[in-house]
Amino acid sequence: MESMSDALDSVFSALADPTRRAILSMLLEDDMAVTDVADPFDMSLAAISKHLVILTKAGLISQEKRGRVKWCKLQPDAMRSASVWMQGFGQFEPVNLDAFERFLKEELQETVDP
Amino acid sequence: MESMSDALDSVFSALADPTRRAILSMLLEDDMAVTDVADPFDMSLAAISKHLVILTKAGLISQEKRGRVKWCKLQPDAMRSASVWMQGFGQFEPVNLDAFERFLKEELQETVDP
DNA sequence: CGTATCGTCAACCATTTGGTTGAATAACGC
DNA sequence: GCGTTATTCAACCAAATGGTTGACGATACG
Repeated sequence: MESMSDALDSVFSALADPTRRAILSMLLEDDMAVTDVADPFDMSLAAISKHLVILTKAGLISQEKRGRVKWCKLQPDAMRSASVWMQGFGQFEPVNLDAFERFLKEELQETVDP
Repeated sequence: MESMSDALDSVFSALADPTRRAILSMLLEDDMAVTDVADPFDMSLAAISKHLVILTKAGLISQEKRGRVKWCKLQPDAMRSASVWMQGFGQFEPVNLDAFERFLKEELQETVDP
């Protein structure tokens, strides 16, 4: 069984990598096949496959195989415990979604198009 | 200059270690000297000192030297960007502070008293 | 002054991480 | 059936991480 602390470990360390954060941002749009996830990155498919395993183990995505294609789906609920943990350190401003979209776009640029 | 993505990298990877999360929880109570931070952990002072450097570089704490004692102070604002990033993936329930205190206590137990 | 305390530094070590390649497995399309 | 596409596996590698120890520089105390 996984302790609470282990869950925070795996979620925070999954989120600590810019490639993995970029993948999560992409999946915010829609579910994607592994190959399509890998496409914008300057990195082997095998490397992306490993990142997806890490995201899956952290519970941040799920993967379902249909035919020869494996679909990746965002599971944002896995962020809840981490989010709650952080919220305990302060009340952060209510989310400005417009600002957030600009933020995501910029981060995506930085990551896949350096 | 530090990009947004670098800031998220350093904050999330700082938070990915249970020892460092426990330190932050301790500092929620009050500012502390390095030696006192190190006290509950079964680990050398030098190791804790390194963790504190990582937390400082991430902006999550500040350190001020008065006399021969270096005081550590929580800087929860550094979590804001990371929190906002995560919030973008879903509206997580409003924080239940009682539950959060139980949560922290349990995590602290697991970490310093295994 | 001498000594004890606070904290960091430097060197070292084992393990983990993030990437690579090439081969292997599995499902499609002709 | 056969080539092609989708994905993972295995072996390997360099660099980063998290820890140790012992020496060291500063500050405080008696």
